[in-house]
Amino acid sequence: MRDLAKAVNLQGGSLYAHIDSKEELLFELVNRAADEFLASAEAVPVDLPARERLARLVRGHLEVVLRELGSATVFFHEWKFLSSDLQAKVKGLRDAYEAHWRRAIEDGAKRGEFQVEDVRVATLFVLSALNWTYQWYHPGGKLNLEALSKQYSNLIWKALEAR
Amino acid sequence: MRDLAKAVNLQGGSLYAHIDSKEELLFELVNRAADEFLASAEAVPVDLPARERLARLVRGHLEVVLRELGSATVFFHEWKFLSSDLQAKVKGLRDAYEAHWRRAIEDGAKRGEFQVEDVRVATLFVLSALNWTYQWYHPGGKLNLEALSKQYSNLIWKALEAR
DNA sequence: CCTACCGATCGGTAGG
DNA sequence: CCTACCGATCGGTAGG
Repeated sequence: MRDLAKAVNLQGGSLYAHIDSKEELLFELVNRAADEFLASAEAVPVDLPARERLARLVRGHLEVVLRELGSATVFFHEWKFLSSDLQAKVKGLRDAYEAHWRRAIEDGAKRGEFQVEDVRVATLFVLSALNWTYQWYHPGGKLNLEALSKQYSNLIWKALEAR
Repeated sequence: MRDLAKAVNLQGGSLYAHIDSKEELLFELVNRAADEFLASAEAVPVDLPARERLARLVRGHLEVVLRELGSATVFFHEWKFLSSDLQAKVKGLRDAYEAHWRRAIEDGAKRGEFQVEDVRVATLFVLSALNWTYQWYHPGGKLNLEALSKQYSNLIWKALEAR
């Protein structure tokens, strides 16, 4: 908390003129991150061909992760340390977000574009690959958002496609 | 450290009769985990067909993650807090491990079994999907190591295969 | 928003 | 391996 105070040019305790507790601050950050993921998925029209819909979800997800690498790291690592009722709120957003992905894959399967053994496992597989990006991505390298989204979309299309 | 001491029926400070520092203990755990991943990859023959080779890498990786969910979590989250020279040792093992995956995918591409735009990105994609498993897997559910390995291998085969 | 402080806990140690 | 302790740091607060 002292480091955070220093980062905004305040004395140690002065942060508490603005917030009630460390946990409130953590929740604010985590909740905001979860919200951005959800908003990016809600912006994707559901009547697109499944391939295009998935490509937009992929790009939205990676955009949030790459734009907020620091927040994403805190989000992924620290949400488990919230009290159980704050955790539940975050879980609600996360579940709503995952549902967008599950429905996109399900719809693709119904349309005959995709074919998967288990929609839940396929959804977890795809989201796992995307989430982990925060661990290895270095901004400013030659692999930008465009290039990464395109390659990941391709790999995911192939993994899910009906043959 | 007091919690750890209690867990092995010692008083707070008595742990230090066995270890030198908290960091040494963390390194021990992280290094061991990295070693187990590497050992599981080294056990896979390199002269198998690429598909089979990859399936064994997948199963080995998931076996380590599922068998040591707790250690895997600490490994993935906490290795960044080691001093830079201990970090470097862990990075060495991790790089050697990733090289096994990269070579397996490269060889598959050379044999014509696989076709990928960028081997590095494809390797990161696959390892990302596998690593994240520690976040959602619940032991004792209906999805056991066998079933998960099979489904993940299938998704990965499809993502990488030449068409 | 600062000064000055609180009790609790941290990693670790001396001496037995 | 325990007892008893160290200085540093933690999240947070009272009073201005």
